[in-house]
Amino acid sequence: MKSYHQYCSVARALDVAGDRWVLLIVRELLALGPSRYTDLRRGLPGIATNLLAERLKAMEAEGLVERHDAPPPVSATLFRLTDRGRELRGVLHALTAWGMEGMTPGPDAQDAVQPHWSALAGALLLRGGPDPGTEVVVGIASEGEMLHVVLRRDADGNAFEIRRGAAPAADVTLTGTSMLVGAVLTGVLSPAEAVGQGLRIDDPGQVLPGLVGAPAEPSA
Amino acid sequence: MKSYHQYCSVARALDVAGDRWVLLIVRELLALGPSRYTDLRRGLPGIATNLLAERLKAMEAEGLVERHDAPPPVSATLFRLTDRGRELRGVLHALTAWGMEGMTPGPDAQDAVQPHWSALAGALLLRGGPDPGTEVVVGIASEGEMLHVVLRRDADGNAFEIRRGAAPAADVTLTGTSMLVGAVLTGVLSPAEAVGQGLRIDDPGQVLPGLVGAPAEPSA
DNA sequence: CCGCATCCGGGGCGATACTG
DNA sequence: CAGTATCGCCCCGGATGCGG
Repeated sequence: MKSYHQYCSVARALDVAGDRWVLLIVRELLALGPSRYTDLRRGLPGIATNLLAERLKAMEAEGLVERHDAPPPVSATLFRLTDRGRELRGVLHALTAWGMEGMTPGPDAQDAVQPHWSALAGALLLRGGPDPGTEVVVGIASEGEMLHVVLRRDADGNAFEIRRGAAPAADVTLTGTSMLVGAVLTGVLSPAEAVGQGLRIDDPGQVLPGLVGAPAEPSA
Repeated sequence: MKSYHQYCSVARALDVAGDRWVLLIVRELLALGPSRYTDLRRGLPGIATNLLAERLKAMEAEGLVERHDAPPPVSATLFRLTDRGRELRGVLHALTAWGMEGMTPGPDAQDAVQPHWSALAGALLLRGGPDPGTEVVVGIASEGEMLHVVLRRDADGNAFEIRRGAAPAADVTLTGTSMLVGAVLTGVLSPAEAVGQGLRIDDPGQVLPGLVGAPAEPSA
């Protein structure tokens, strides 16, 4: 799209990241890390293939993403966020929080549903988090798909990685609709409420309450 | 624009607020409060008049803005943010922070420059803030225009109001280009550096350092 | 004047088909 | 697997008109 031609921080940001699909491409790369073109298409249902190619080129020119070849034996081109692109996490965080309001009615008939979107929302909005120095793995089985989220304590907040596939060793496993998984991870529903609505929680170590509860801050 | 049809919090947010101009309209209303159609046009150079009308209608339907008649004697329709619209402040904050990176080169030849954009960026990114219970008024004379920012301590962070026109009683006055005003308010430049580059600061009470410096937090 | 509605040209977007 | 090519359509941008 065209520039707004306004010397304003918001307008400049939107000049770069305001085009259609761009922030959703960032969402995919932020959630799943370096991804192949085809994987991006999977996570962006509805995008036209020429648009994805064009956006990736534009984002590369803007310094948001970079392409590099995957190490052998799997020869493939991967797209990953640059540091500058990863700094859009704050924007994604704010959009995620604001958009949660409209999620409670559940998906429309036309809506695509992919669990890693809920996982990302959960990772970004998590009220608590793992204890410093430790790692928590959340397994998710949803929409006939499996993935796992590795949560870690970082210098500024929580770091996370979301991977497709089953977790080698999950501390807690959530089984149910993407809507329920998202609701409990983002704190919209308490674990008990979510279970009441059909979510299955396998949490032998009782780590989930510490993740979705209020952070244990010493102040106040 | 069309919906993404993805059951994802980010996509849902962009379905509502992702259309071109929408977040800039929110910027205007967040910065200057309830505004008339014509005032919005002033703050949104480049927008087509039919688009502004259409967007306002759509945003009203989405519950972001509401229209109401100004009290007599000045008969005019005012547009203002709803609570839901005002909650987009977090998104604007994140976009402002991210977009600051591209501001240092200064405005292009084609760029419109309006000081209240810098004032908003400053109000959102202010590192410090007024002491609790007090109010600070920052006068700004920039681009041949005058405005003032009233800063107040709020429950969660800083509250602010930006008004066009000179301040009745400014605690500190900044005179210079919008770029320099913005840079010092957002912490990109220290007051001393900004003065070195041509900004004039009238600050008899020495309140500016407390505004743009690190907040006086008891921790650490 | 203020708050739009209408008309028109160009281009970005969305879908499909096709290729190295 | 990773795109390019092509083609409508509709949205955006700019100008103008017009009622209150």
